[in-house]
This record gives sequence, C-alpha cells and structure tokens, in this order.
Amino acid sequence: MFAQYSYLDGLNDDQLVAVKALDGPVLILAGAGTGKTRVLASRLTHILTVGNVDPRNILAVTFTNKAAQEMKERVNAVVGSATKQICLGTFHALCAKILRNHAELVGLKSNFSILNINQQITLIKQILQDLNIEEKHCSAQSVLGILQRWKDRGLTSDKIYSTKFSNISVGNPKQIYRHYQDRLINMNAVDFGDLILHCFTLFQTNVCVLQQYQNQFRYIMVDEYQDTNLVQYFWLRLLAQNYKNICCVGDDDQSVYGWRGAEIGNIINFENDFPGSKVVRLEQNYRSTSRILAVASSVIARNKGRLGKILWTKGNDGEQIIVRCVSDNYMEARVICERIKYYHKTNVPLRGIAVLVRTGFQIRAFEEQLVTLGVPYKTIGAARFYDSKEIRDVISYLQVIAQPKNDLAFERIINVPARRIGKTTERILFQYARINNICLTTAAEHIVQDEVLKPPARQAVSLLMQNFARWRKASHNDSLSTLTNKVINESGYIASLQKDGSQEALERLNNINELITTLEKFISLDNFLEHISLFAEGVDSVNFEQVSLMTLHAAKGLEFEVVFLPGWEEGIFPNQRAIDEKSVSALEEERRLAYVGLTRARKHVEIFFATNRHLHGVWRNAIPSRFISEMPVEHLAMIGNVRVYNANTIQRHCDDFKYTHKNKFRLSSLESSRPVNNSIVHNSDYIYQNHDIVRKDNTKIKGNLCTNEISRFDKSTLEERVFHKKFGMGTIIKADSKGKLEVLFDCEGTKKVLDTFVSRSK
DNA sequence: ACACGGCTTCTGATT
DNA sequence: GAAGCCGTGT
Repeated sequence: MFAQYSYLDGLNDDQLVAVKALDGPVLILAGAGTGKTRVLASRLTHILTVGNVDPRNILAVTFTNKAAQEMKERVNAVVGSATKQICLGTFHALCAKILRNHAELVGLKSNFSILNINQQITLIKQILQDLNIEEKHCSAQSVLGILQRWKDRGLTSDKIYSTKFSNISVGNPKQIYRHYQDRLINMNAVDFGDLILHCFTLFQTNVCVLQQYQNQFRYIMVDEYQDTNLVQYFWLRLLAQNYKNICCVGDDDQSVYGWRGAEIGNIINFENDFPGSKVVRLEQNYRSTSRILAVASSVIARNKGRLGKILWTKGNDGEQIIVRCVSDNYMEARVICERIKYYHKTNVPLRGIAVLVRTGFQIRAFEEQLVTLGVPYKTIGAARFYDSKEIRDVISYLQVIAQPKNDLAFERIINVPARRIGKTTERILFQYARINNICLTTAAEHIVQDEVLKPPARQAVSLLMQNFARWRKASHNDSLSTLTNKVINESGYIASLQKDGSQEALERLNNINELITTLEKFISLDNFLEHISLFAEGVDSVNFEQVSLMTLHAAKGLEFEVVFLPGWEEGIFPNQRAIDEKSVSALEEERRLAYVGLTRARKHVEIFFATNRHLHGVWRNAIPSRFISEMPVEHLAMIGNVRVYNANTIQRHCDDFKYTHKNKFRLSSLESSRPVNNSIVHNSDYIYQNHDIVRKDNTKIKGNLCTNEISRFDKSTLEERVFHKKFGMGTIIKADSKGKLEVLFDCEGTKKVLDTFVSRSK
C-alpha cells in the first residue's frame, strides 16, 4: 500500500516496520551499520507524507551537531524546503532556543551568555577563593565535575540533600553549587548543563509553557538515545506526555558517553518507561565483512547487561584483521602512513581511510607524518580554531558588547592589550561590583564618576567604557565584520600585535583575519555568539580526497573502507582512568568504544600497539590491550613481536600500578613482562645506549627509557653530587621519596629542584 | 606593570 | 613537550 513512496524502496522488513510505526512509543534498536540514519530520515518523511503532519509539529533531537546536520541533509533530499521548519537540533541547541523565548521565567534575560569550559573553571576558582577554600583540597575541575553530574541528573541546588556523590574533602559542595548558580544568574549566563536543566525547570514550573510545546510536538524523534542523560530523559517524557508519539533510536552497545552523565539505563528501561511501546530490532548489517562483525561481536559479548542483538550480513568473509606490534609511537605513525599509501595505491580513495584514536593527543603524531609525506588529511576534534588566544580575546570583546553582564569576558580583555588597568584597579573594580551586587560593566561606569580611582587609572577605565558604549551603538547598524574591524582597531589590539612583530604575532593577525572572513556568514552578532557556544567545530571542509584523523567518539556514526586503530595498549586503550576506577562499568564503556571502532570499517581493520610510548615527555613501556585477547585468533593476522596477554595477567599487572601522588602512577614490578628492551635493541632505527634511546639518524634524543621508577634519590643519597642544566654542579641537602630535592649549588646557592631536572654526577 | 624562571599540569571523549 | 600558573625581581 506504500509502494508509491520511493523513499521506502530498498528497505528491509525490519526497517519498514520501524518506518511505518508512527503512533505510540517506539524503540528502534539499531546495531552498527544497519541503516539507522536512513530509517530515521525515511520515517520523518513518512510522517510528513502519510501522516500529513505540519513540519512544525515535529521535534527531532540528536546528540551531536554532526548527526543533526546529516539528518537535515537526508530529509532535505526527500522533502525539500519543509525540512527547515522541522524543529531539528541537538538537545542543547533546542533548549537554548526555547530558553531564549522564556528566559525571564527562570531569572535570565534572553541575551544570556553560554559559558565555555574555561569560563566555568574560572568562575569556580573565584567562588572557591570567595569561600576561602584552598584549591589544594578540592580542584576547580573536580568541583565542576560534581556540579555537572548533579545537573545531568536534574538536581538543582535546592534538591541536594546529601553530598554522598562528592569526594570533596573541604568545603560544602551544596554551598559552592548555590554560589555558582547565583553568580551565573548575576552575569546573565548559563553553562551547558543549565541549558537543559533550566528548560526542564521552566516546563515543570510553568504549565502553560509546557502545554504549548506538548501540543506543538505531535511527533518526537530522538537519535542516539543511549547517550541521553537523566534530565534529558525527564525533559523528553514531559514533552511526550500529550501525544505519546515518541520514537527513540539507539544502540546500547554504542553508549560511550557515560562520563558525561549518559544513562545507559534510559535505553535499557525504555519498555518500562513508556508503557505500550513497540520495540524494533535492526540487525542486518550493510557495512562490514563478516570477519569484522565476528571480531566486533566477540569483543562486545564480554559486556554484561546488554539488550542483545545479533548482527549478520549477506556480505563476504573478507580479510583477517591485522594486529601489528611496533616498537614505539613514532614507528606506529610511520607504519600507518605507509599503509595508507599502500591502500591508496590499490585504489582506495583517501576519504575512505580513517585513523581512529582513543585520545586527542595521539592525532598529532599522524598529522606530522602525513604532512611530511604530503598526504592530505582532515582532523575532527583536535585543537580548535576558536580556542586560540587571539580569537578568544576578540570574541570576548564581542561578548561584552552583546552581553554587557558577561563579567568573565570583560575580565579577560579589561587590560588586553595593556592599557594601564593593573591588578590594583581591577581589584577595586571587582570589590565595588561585588559589594553593590552589580556586573563589572555597570561597576566600571559608576566608578569613573567617583574619586575612588587615581586619575590615570580612572582615565583608562573611562576610555574603555566610552569605547564600549560606542561599539554597542554601532553593533545595531554595522555588519558583523565592520563592527569587529572597528573593535580590533580602536581597542589597539591590532596595533599591539603589529608592534610585537614576531612570527607568532603575525600568525595571530592571520587568524584574526580568518575570523573576520568567517563572520560574513552570520546574520547577527547574537547568531554568531550562539553558534560558537554550541558548535565545537567550524564548517567542515568539503571532504574530498582526505584521510580522516579523529577520536573514536567523533567517529561514531561514520564508516570507512579502511580503519586504522592505533594505541591498543593498556593505559591508552583501555584508558588508564577506566582501569583505575576498577569498576566493571568503566571498562565496559571502553569495550563499547572498541566495538564502535571496529564496526566503522567496511573491509579492512588494522590494529596497532607500540611496546614503548613517549608520553608527557617521558618514555613508558606498555603491554597490549586486553581487547586484543578478546578477539578470536582465527580472524586475526598477527604481525611483529606480538605477545598477547590474557585478561588475568593484565589484571595482575594493573594491580601493580601504584599511586604515588595524584595522577602519576609508577610501575613497581613489571620486570618479567617487559618486551621493552628487546624490541628496542632489535629495532634497526634505534640504538639503545646507557638507558637512553638514541635515534640512529640522530634526530632526537628523548628522555630515559625507564623513568617510571621511584625517585632515584632519598635520605641515603644526601651529600651526593648532581648536575643541573641551569644551575650547574651541586650537593643534595634534602630529598623526599617523591622526587623533590633541595640542592646546594656551587654557584647559585640553595634551590628546590625536581629529581627529573638533575642528573647524577659520576 | 610586566618579564622571567621554575614548576605543574595536561592527555578522557563533547555539548 | 607545550601551555599555563604563580612567585619573584626589576
């Protein structure tokens, strides 16, 4: 009966069921590569066509901007211009939109700022200082982490009764939370968690507003449901209460955002949460070879508490998965780039090749190697354009113009470039603002009328305020780029960089020019500021012939013909923190990431591990990831000196990691399991000399081979002679077990130095 | 007010 | 190995 609808062509039976089930709650369990996005887009089209629904009555929520973009494109291809009217976006973007319409109901103004992570940290630091809590006892970051987790669970500060989630030893987290929220409201600002939480509060406390949206959204679709957190679930449930037409799509095996508060329980319990729901499983895989599926399934099968799916394919067996052991991370980058060239020669387009890493910093080595080989690549999730200092500065100016209460932005640029507003003046200004409970801009405007400041300072502040008043006025008429040009010229920002004249300053000037070019794309200042708050990445360059370098997280939802998976070592992947947590759930999340990585590939997977890794400027040895031992050997091709450890051995080794302080762990007894020295000695590119690794080509001499020992110095080594690069020869007069030394230098007197900065004199 | 040096932290993923 | 923080010196 639907035969006339071309968007249904070629869907399999399960997919058809999923597309046609429009009414009531539906859960689509979509395994990797089972055509989920296609089903989602078809379903949206079906609602519009068969259901004859106005696009404005559809809410489509995704988790990432990338997914939102992709869905927009797919739906647009079928239904055209109506797509624009669908309420489609990430949770955060949609909530921000709703909040701006009703800001005053939660104590905000509609031009509120959205703080980025650094601003959040700065704010927490200020609050800790206000409350006389020393950061030694609780770092701003850990405090923020706790607040975020509370927000993820829908807990406003008045709902915090016990502090059992917290490991803060000093201070009262609830009190910090309250102060933090007060300051945010004062600054007319929110953080990421607030976007959802405020919106949820808005719905709870304003029935009329809630009803308005409940009535508007006749159909709700949620992508990546496994990644939603508790407050997002509450939010969805409120909105779906009226029509109950909610369709959630997800895969419990690809839930990898637990660290951000995602509740895998949301998807596991869907059938209980939404009574009368239908569940559809998509299990036919259209992407990978059966070997890849077998390996991926074998790994993920070790996880407990899955909903359970069995992926199958009509495709070929394909080739074995390659597991390659290399001596170190530099070699790893080199070999992978060689392999990229190899695949490229056999007619795999570069865009079909990806290197997927566990952590962002790994990307760099591949970038360097690809640059030297002249292979084009693109990175996703690496250092971002909007993060550079000069761009942040310019944005702060723009924020102060559009959001006068944004104290953090004001603080950032109050003396940038230097305009003789120093620490003293700043302090006076801050105190004035706090005492009178006003924002810095207002405080500055007041204070220049008084005699509080000495004339030079007063004049400097006055000039700045006049500038801002003028720019603010101009912002209503000028185009965004004209305004920005005014700001960077009249503030002296450009002049200070030109005066500097260094290579670095030139680069900064270039960056600013680039920013001004991108500004042309935005229709207003507000529009631009919203964009940079909610969208991590700029515009994706057209993905022509480029290799993709990205994190496993960023790769979710993508597919490639060839996938390289470097760094499969205990401590890297699974990540050390997941190992340290010693919880089953943390490791299971790592395992799901492995599953995501493996299932990105259509034809070829190559897994790498290095026996030595240069990390934090120090050489460390490593053992293969336990995930390698979880894969069926018959599907693997092992290359190099591969030594696979079984899970028990690994657990024992991991127990041997001992904390000495904070995050730095040291190895105590891995003597018997060091493939380390062998592979170095046998590797033709390196020479192993006196505990140092020296490259044969003499390019670099880096660190010690085994610096991960207990400090070389203690009480027994007092009086010993040491050499320091800066201070020369000296005698140890104090030493603790953690590597802190006090040395009496022959020429420089007594200095406190670290173990790692001195060498023993023979 | 600002430069400089010593030291610490980062590198756990994203909105 | 780099960026950022803090204390000290000018």
